[in-house]
Amino acid sequence: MKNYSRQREAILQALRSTDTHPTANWIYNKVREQIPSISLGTVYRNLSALAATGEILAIDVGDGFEHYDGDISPHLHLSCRCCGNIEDLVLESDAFSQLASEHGFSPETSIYVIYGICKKCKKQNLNIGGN
Amino acid sequence: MKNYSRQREAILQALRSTDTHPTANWIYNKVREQIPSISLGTVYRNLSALAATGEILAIDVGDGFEHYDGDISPHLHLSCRCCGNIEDLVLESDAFSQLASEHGFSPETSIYVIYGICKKCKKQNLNIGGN
DNA sequence: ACCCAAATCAGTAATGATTACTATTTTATT
DNA sequence: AATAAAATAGTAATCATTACTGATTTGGGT
Repeated sequence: MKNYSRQREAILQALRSTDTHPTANWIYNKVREQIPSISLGTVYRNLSALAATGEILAIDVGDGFEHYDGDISPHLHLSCRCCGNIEDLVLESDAFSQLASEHGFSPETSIYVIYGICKKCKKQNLNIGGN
Repeated sequence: MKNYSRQREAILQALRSTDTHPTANWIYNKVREQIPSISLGTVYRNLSALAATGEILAIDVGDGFEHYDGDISPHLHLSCRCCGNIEDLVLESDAFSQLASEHGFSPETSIYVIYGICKKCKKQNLNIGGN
């Protein structure tokens, strides 16, 4: 399961170079610094391929863009409805996957998204209509 | 926070009449049995409005369609990569939201999706490349 | 090193779920 | 009933993503 093409390597590196959860277009622009001739289609195709093999994670937070995550360990995504930032929170153990297993489901990947207001926005009282 | 229009009521009822996680188009066809003249745009607009107020849940499993859920209690969505079905699993307590709280994040909604193979597909050995 | 078949590429066109728009109808209030 | 605000049906536009095509690159066998 080696990554053959220079383009795929660059895409994977670009994704792993950040702790944000970039979109295909962000990665496209990032990789273009290194390979100016790369095509957006190539980025999409490789991201899909990498997600299919489980090397990366495709995570959808409902903003109309597919986001990608180089960290495939089960963790929480805290999505702020105010600033749009997605924060990671490491899990000691994935109790939910274990629960799913006990109910006959065979888990492969988990995507946990909690929507709300992040600490920073809360502090600035930027929360809209919230508690 | 009353639901004024007949269309919005019908949309909400259609969504609550099923334990599946339908798409906007499914709901559109369902409501058309009752209100044949309803517009797809109306369905989208009301689903967005209902999701914004938290009366329903918009859940994205990465198949290119937005899915909606009338059950807003925190629960697991077990998404089978084989048959595409989304199964619910009730949670006794939402430990993950509590964990997020402890880290300064103010949770409002949680969407937990576990991808894998469901019991039925597993039994039929329909799992592709799986364990 | 060279050849060849398979895989991947860049570039562009097509797709299709969702959103925006507009003129009309419905609703709530006085 | 009159008025203003909100919601509707129908249609057109948007735009992230996918499909397609001919050119290029890759890796294994000789």
